Amino acid sequence: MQMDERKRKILRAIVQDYIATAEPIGSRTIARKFDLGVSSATIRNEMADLEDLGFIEQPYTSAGRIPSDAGYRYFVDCLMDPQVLNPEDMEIIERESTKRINELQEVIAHTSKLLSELTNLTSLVLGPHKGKSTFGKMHFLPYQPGQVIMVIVKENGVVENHIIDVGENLTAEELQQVAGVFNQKMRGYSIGQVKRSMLHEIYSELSRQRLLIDNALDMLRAILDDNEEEERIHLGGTLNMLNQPEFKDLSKVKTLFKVFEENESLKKVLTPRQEGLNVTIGGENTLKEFRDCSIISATYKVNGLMIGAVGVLGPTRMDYAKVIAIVDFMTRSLTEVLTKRRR
Amino acid sequence: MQMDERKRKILRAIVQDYIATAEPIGSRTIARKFDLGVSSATIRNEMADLEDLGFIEQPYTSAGRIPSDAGYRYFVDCLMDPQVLNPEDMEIIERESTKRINELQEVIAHTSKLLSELTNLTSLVLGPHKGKSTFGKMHFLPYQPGQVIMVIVKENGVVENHIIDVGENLTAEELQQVAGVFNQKMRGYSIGQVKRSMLHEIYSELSRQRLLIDNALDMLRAILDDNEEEERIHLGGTLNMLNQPEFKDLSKVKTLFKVFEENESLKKVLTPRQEGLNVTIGGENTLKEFRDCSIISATYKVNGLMIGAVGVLGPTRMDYAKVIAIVDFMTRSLTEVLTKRRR
DNA sequence: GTTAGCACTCTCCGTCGATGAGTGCTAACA
DNA sequence: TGTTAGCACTCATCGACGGAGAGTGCTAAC
Repeated sequence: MQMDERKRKILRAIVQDYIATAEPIGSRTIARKFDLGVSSATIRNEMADLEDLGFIEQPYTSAGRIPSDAGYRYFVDCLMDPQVLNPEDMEIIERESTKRINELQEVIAHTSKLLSELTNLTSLVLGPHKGKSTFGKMHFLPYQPGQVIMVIVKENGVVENHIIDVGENLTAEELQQVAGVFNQKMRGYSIGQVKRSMLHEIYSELSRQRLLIDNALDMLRAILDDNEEEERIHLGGTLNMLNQPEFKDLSKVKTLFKVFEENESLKKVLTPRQEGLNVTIGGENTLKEFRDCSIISATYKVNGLMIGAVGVLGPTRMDYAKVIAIVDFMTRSLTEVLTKRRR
Repeated sequence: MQMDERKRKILRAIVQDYIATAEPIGSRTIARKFDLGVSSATIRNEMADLEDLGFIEQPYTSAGRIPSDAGYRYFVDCLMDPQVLNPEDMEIIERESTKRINELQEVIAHTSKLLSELTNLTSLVLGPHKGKSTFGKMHFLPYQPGQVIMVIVKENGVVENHIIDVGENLTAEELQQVAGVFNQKMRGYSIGQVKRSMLHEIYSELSRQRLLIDNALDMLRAILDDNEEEERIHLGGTLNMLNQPEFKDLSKVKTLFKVFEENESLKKVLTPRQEGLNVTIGGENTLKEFRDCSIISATYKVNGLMIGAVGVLGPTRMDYAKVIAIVDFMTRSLTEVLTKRRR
């Protein structure tokens, strides 16, 4: 059996109506609502075919039909009119993105909030993933008696500062000497690559500043090693899920929110298969808790480099055309903002 | 009418049973479950009195009784056996708090998680509130051509770094000079207190480094001014609420979670009336969304100074004795950890 | 003051039937 | 051959009904 134009029209009608109403739709209603020029009986026959093709299904005998995952997929790939974002939303995004925001972390939080507000769905934003970072440069600054500020510049350009204890009696020259030795020996190495011999050298060159060195190394280990933390995913509008009729069942809400709490799965879900826009529908999801959901995600870039992704999670029954337009525009805008602002 | 010993015993039985089962309890069941040495009829009479006194109420005619807010209050104030935290939980808290955690922010997140896990309720942790911060000291460090790292030490001891643009051609001496002028003029001032005359002086002393100064001031403004952000409240175990039978109604969940999303109200709720432990029961809550909830909170200190609070939110029907023991022990432990570690 | 007994009240839960939306099938029609 | 009208059938939803069970308040006896 083949899809012909009439079948496509009917499938489109079913998907669109179900997206709008969340109710199963029957042949009679289609004939009434959509002007297809044929009677309900004809539509009934076509619907039986569409069901055989796997594009629609019945929740139970003699209820209306609803789109299956395959039906949504066909709709997204072949039937949907690509939609241009409506001007109001476009303006909102542009206005919001011109606000000056300093930290990348804040940009992400802000994006997430905006996205969930525009879509009335849950938004996911994945920040840049850092990977193992390597040591670039170190400075010491005076702080309090017995303590100094250690400023670490990593080779990826990230700067961090931490306060560490030193022996009470170190002079500025001594500090500079320690920094000098570190900078000379360790530049370009991650903490995992630091070898015994290297430490040995550092120790022997700087026998007096044992405490300082130990603390500095401790700190370096913490900074360079567990950058896992930073790669946090940001969620927005989780509550919007509660407004979807498909989640009026509390147990569903529970399993869904459970997933929201553990970042690991979310990261995996959002990590893009490929650059650009991705649509994952229902059962296509690897995560079984999301089998009733669809995810529309897209990657964003900084200076041409893909560094993260933003996405929207909603019930499979979502307004694909609109959400795709929003996510698409959003990532473009984000890319632009970040590229302009970042150094 | 007065409370006598028997009434107290009965009220205690009602509260304890209801805390455990979440079911209204009748006179017969009390007589069977608790060995009070009187018949159900007697208990019935006493229960009528307790209802007149406002300590218990009936959900509807001829259901059992449940404690009213006043009943819980009386229970907490007069009937409850103060409970020592059970050794396992105590050990968990002590073990967890010896883990080395660097940032205060992480300590808070960690505390929140632990607290919600131990109580199976929702935890709230309020970090130190910063107030307007004042400028302490500034350093510049070389970074890239045309950019330097500006390290700001605030007078409250917080250190931050930011990258700022400078004219391409500034020498180390010039940078030091700029820092020197800032340090001299601005120490102890918040950004709001910086007067025109002061800026004028800075500009006239350092006419050449206009760009650097402008950018540095911009950054200072951002750093010193909007510290509102930092005072974030941390929530843990919000999902636990879904397990409480009183929240099997989705609309209740919605209004509750709505509140969780807006920090402002939560801050107000958790901001302690007084030092030490606080129990707020049901309608005593200022927030109407929490009128079915109780909050047990306690303040913690650093070096003798009260800086924040941790709390637990649950349905009014909660195990007050146990939760109070946990919150109490937790804040003590937290105070100890922070006092030991902080400088 | 305490207790046993009893009539009464109210929720909860399962059953039942009416209703209505929707289907599949058949036969008639163009 | 494709389209349509008609019809019997299915199934979820909803309100009504009634029995079961838990609990109460009141009265009278101890």
